[in-house]
Amino acid sequence: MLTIGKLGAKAGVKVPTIRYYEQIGLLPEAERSAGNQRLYGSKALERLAFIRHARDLGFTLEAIRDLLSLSDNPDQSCAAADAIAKAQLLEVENRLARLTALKAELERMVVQCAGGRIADCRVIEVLGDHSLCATDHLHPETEETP
Amino acid sequence: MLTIGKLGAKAGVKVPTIRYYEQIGLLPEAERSAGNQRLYGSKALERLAFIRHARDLGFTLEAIRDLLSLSDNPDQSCAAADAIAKAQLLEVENRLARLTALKAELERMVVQCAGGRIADCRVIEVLGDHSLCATDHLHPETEETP
DNA sequence: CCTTGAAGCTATAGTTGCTAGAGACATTAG
DNA sequence: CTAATGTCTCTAGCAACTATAGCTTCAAGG
Ligand SMILES: [Zn+2]
Ligand SMILES: [Zn+2]
Ligand SMILES: [Zn+2]
Ligand SMILES: [Zn+2]
Repeated sequence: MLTIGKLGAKAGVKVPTIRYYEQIGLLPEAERSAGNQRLYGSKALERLAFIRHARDLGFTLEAIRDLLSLSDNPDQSCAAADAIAKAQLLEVENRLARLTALKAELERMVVQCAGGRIADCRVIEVLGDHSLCATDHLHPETEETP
Repeated sequence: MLTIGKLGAKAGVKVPTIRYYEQIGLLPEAERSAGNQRLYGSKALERLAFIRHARDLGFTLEAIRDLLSLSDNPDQSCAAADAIAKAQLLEVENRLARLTALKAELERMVVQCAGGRIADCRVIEVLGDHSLCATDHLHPETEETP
């Protein structure tokens, strides 16, 4: 049985984060020692590692909640899990496209500045006027399709 | 003179966001009409467009605050502004690298799943075990160097 | 056995960048 | 003039934690 500190160290998750996950129901309520301290077994470690890994891959806690409940009944079809992963892939691809445009625009800005006074600074100038940009680099929320 | 709604429409910023920017001191307190409604001139529009554009390029409000105060005295050197832009570029490059790794990993997961039961789902399996991943795709906060 | 320090407990508030709602006042179109 | 928008302030909420305060429990050393 692990204390919360040891569990956090093994899973690479900070202690308050573990308590937070329990609070929002992502982890079940832990067993308690005689002195009211949380105790965890290997199942909890696996579950926490799953959460941590999914977070590292950018899944939201809501998606992780669904993935966990799917993984809790292993005989069902995995179509729902695959759909969540595919949605996450799409999301990542969108952000990637956007970030790529941002990077190009920031590079242009930085390179074009000759480094004199603010009045002549290309960085300030471009920030004030999007028509000086080469790409669209739209804000994502601007392009919703309801 | 523009009302807050017109200003928002021209700058592509929602009305509550404008009030929020004023509240946190990013925009100066607006003039008021006889009936206590905010009124804006072209200077406010420029400033708001600057903020919006910088946000679209991923700058934080803190960075934008600094950029605005720099752009308010045009005779200074632009080194500080350029430094902020370069830092932002670095940040974007880091996120880009991370997202690229994520995308590769998600693609692997999705492609490898044959689509049967949860018990055999590659998505669930990989989420539970990072050693099945081909890349590191670390979480950024994990690699701090204090 | 006692003490000290680390680790754990709860509960609350703060972070970032907004967004949503309630309830009241202002403006404008018909 | 009335009805429909628009605007006002204030408060609370979102994700996903992080930090603080003030307490209790535990493990090790003397
Ligand atoms: Zn410059
Ligand atoms: Zn632009
Ligand atoms: Zn599958
Ligand atoms: Zn992995």
